[in-house]
Amino acid sequence: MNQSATIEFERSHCPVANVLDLFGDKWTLLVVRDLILGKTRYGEFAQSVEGIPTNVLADRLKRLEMAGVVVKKAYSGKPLRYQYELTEKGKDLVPILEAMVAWADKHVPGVKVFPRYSGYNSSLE
Amino acid sequence: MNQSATIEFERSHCPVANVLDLFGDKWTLLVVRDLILGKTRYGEFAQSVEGIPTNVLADRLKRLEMAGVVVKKAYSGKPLRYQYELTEKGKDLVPILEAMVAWADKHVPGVKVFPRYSGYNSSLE
DNA sequence: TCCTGTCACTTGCTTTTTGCAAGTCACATA
DNA sequence: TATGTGACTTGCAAAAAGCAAGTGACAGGA
Repeated sequence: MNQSATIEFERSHCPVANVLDLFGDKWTLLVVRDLILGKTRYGEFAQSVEGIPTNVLADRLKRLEMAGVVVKKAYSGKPLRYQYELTEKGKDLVPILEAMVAWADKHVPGVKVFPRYSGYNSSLE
Repeated sequence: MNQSATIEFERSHCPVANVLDLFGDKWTLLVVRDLILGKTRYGEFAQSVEGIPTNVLADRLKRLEMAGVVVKKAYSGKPLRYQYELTEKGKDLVPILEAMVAWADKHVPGVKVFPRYSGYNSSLE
């Protein structure tokens, strides 16, 4: 809805700052995690254990789409229904998530990696 | 100030969710970045280009300290002054930041990695 | 002694973002 | 006709962020 060029470098040219401008909140990377785990539909994201508020979910999906991290496709036409998929840009976030999993494994006792029910090439554990 | 055990697993046992509970906002990892780059003092963090509000900075340093990611030490006693340092737990965040830098390098055109003026073993580029 | 400055914050207040519950709309099924 | 499902939207209270200004301990200089 906005031209994407003007949104960039809101804060600085630092790569970390730019990643945080896109993903620096409590929910966005959890939606990405769900996509990596194989979830594709709004209702599936909404059902995840963390309990994302539905308005926040709708907002995050919109932002991820505008950022080119996911694509929204209709998978049914009669009752119009959508599904979301990671783009290559989105799949390239896997190493970030993996680094987080590694850190938590080492420093947050008791965490449990979720089983995945669809596969991307990288392992995420 | 609080017992740290009760704060954990606010949302789920997912490692990603737990990392986001600690670092899931626009500022915390920027402070960690500055620490990795060699900054140690409150005033130095406050001067970074992104312009973190001072109240937010004070809050983030407190949280990072409570999480065991940084330690606060007095480096002067006559005018009482403090400096902050990453613990091992904090230094272990470097791979997460590196993964972010790699993603931004590939997907956000024009980002520039900051030069570092003090060194940890990992490269961060 | 008085004045100015630095460092490390804190306070007050406005704006923005979250979180929660409920509502909507297009269809499907019984 | 009545109920249900999927994908959202709306309204509103509560929490967090952003901004400017203030504070307190001390240092150095006139």
